[in-house]
Amino acid sequence: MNALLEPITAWYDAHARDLPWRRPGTSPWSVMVSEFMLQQTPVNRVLPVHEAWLERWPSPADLAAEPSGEAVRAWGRLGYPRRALRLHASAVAITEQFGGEVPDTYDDLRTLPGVGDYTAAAIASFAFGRAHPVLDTNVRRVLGRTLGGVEFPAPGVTRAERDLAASLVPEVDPEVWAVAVMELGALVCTASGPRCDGCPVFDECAWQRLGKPPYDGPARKTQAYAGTDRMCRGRLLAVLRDAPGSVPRSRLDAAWAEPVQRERALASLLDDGLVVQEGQRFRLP
DNA sequence: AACACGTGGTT
DNA sequence: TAACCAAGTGT
Repeated sequence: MNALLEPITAWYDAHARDLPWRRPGTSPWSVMVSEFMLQQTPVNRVLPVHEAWLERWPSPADLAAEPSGEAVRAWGRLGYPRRALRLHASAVAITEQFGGEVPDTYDDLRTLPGVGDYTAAAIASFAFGRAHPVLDTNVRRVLGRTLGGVEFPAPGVTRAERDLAASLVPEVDPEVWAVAVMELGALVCTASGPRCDGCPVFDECAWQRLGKPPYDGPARKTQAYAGTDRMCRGRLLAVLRDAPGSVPRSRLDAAWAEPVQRERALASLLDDGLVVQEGQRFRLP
């Protein structure tokens, strides 16, 4: 029995954001595209790209018919462009192996590139109403606080945490619970500055009852960016995204001064399939 | 299990 | 300003 279910779903009914991929009649493909884009990228930056993407490629087959480089270009500055490559590869797999329809089971979804545990559960739940624990960073934080009494969950999902999340999934309208608890984490039970005043489960929250003790687990590592290979890759790829065709090596040289790191980054981009070399020129795949 | 992987807004 | 944070996945 889940004491959080009623208050959180009631709160969701009153406060949910109107997002395109949540509207009635939205296609599973629209949900899938949103889930790929939302992997580590905030909603506000996803919104315009998602809209343009669905307009250009209304179905998986539409995307699959184009070179993967077009997906990388359309991905723009959402970050982690390998996701664009994987979304394109998933569209190809859906077209070739699933008759052009986004698979409607967790196990089939899980076979697609770029679809991990969270994304498979999310698509199965949001697009098809299936019952799965949808355990993203928001849900982990909400459950960690309300039921665990800690400000932040430990790095890495434990078996116990997964079992707990599974035990909370209701038989009726499981997808509403999934989206509601996620939304609460996104809007109220936020990582910093949680709005506990407006929380529908204030009285059920263990962390609140304990006086909101600060996180005391293992250090959560922060990611450096300036000067890293990731930044270098981003600069190189931006040159190719903004060029209509291929570019000479000199254009890449101009984008990053340090030659050893530049060559290492370019090699990794080639290795990832994000960049293709033809002769002495470079382009998107 | 730890690490690599983009980008930009907020504090 | 540097750090933190954002609906993770693959190796």
